[in-house]
Amino acid sequence: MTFEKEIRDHYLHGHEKYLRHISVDCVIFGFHNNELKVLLLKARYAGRWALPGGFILKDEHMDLAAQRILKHRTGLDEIYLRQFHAFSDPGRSTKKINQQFLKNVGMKNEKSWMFERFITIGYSALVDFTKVTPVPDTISDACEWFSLNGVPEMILDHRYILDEALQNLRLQLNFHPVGFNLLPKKFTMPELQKLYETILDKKLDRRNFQRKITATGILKRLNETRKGVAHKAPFYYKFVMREYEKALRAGMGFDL
Amino acid sequence: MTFEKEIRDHYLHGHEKYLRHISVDCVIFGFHNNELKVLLLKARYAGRWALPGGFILKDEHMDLAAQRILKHRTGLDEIYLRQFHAFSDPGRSTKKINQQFLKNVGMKNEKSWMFERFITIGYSALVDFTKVTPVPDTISDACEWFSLNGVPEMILDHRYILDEALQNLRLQLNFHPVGFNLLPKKFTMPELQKLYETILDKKLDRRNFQRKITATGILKRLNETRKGVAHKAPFYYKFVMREYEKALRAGMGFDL
DNA sequence: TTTTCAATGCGTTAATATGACACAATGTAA
DNA sequence: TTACATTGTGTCATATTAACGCATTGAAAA
Repeated sequence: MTFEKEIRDHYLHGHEKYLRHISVDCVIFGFHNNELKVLLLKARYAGRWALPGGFILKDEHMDLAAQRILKHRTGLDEIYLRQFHAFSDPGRSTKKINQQFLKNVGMKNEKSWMFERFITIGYSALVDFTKVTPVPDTISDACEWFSLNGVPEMILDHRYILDEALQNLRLQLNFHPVGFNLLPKKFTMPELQKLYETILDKKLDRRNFQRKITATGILKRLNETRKGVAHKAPFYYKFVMREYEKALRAGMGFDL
Repeated sequence: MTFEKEIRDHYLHGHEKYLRHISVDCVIFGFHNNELKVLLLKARYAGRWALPGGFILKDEHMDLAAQRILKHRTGLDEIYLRQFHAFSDPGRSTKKINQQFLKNVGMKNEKSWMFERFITIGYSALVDFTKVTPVPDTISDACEWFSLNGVPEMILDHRYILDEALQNLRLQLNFHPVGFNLLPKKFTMPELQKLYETILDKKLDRRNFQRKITATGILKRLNETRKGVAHKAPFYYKFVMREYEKALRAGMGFDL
């Protein structure tokens, strides 16, 4: 099927496959070079950037839809993924955006479910940056990581959704150690601290940070240090899932 | 319009007015006699209890839809109301539930948007019990308050939604003073403490509780005491909205 | 009227957690 | 071999919290 035909089919018959009026948008966070990043798509139909999103199959759990979308974009499975808010402004519609695009794919004035109003459920994903190979889909020119202070203009309310996700992440970080999902399996204490400093946007005392984090018991120090740095080699740590879950149930609350 | 005709019309033409596949369900909490209560409807079509819910008008913000539903049930406006989760199990459908009911209103085997799968957005509402007069609607036999440990069997996943709302409320209470929304304008310190003890389900030290709560600065003590109790009369307090909002912005975090 | 008594308002103290900082140790590069 | 940036560990003053004491109050009982 050609690209044009595929798009036409999606616009004209997608509603036979997907639920109407509902979409899922993922804010995919990563951490690299001491910066928090988000993964964005450049949507062909708008010529602007957008959150990776999609629709829910008629017989699919929404969480699975989000997982599916994530898998397509990042190749990753089994990662931290969580809905954080539903966005329901009555004006949420791509009707105006894609007129020119539609002409290009041979759509005239046909009606389409895609022009209707959409309520979107925002999902927040935390991934290991080093494990991701961004994959654009058929209706996207590009798929790239952006630093949070270099985010381009985005379609619709996607910038707002992104900001809400970030705010939510900051809140979460105060009582769930979600930050680990953004790091590789092995990481050093300074790396973990940088992550927290970046997300919370404030400096933390190195020694007090270490004391508090280790006190939670969710870290295990490995008998291995990072080589190749021009100073004392830091230990690697790993994250002990079992203790983490125990801490979660007990209602961990650690201020930093 | 007769009741039967109204229902038929809703089943056959409701989708011209409302968004398909999406509903809103409200978990309305109140506090009375030292117990946390929820407001439930007895749905005629199921003969069982359900959360007060409804649908979203095609051009209506979802939050407004939730407000509208709440207003109908409680008569209240401008109360604490907040979405907390979207429930999206593919099996969420009332198709099986209401066969007998449909026969009674003269529906045979017509198709209806109401039989399709629904994703529902859960809203949590905190209201002043003393201000509410429960109002059943046309498709409900009754509208009543239930104590949390006396909740009857409910349709679909409504019990699960209720439990999630409660869990969410407990979390909220740890860093937002949302409890005030459950009390009358004037309340005593022991009342406030009972509220916290009930929701958090643990005993709190009376003196430490008072110290911490007053330290937040969101309370103002009135020059007025509760009369008619067989012991020392407690002071009334009121809740200072201005200070509350200031505390929220600053990121209040008070452990109890 | 007087006494009783449960509940309230206010205060004290010891244990614990937190923030701020000192210093020795380490591994690469000069 | 030395310099140096950075890490691991420890200390101490201060703030916060938990646990508890005691006098006060006002309706009910005597």
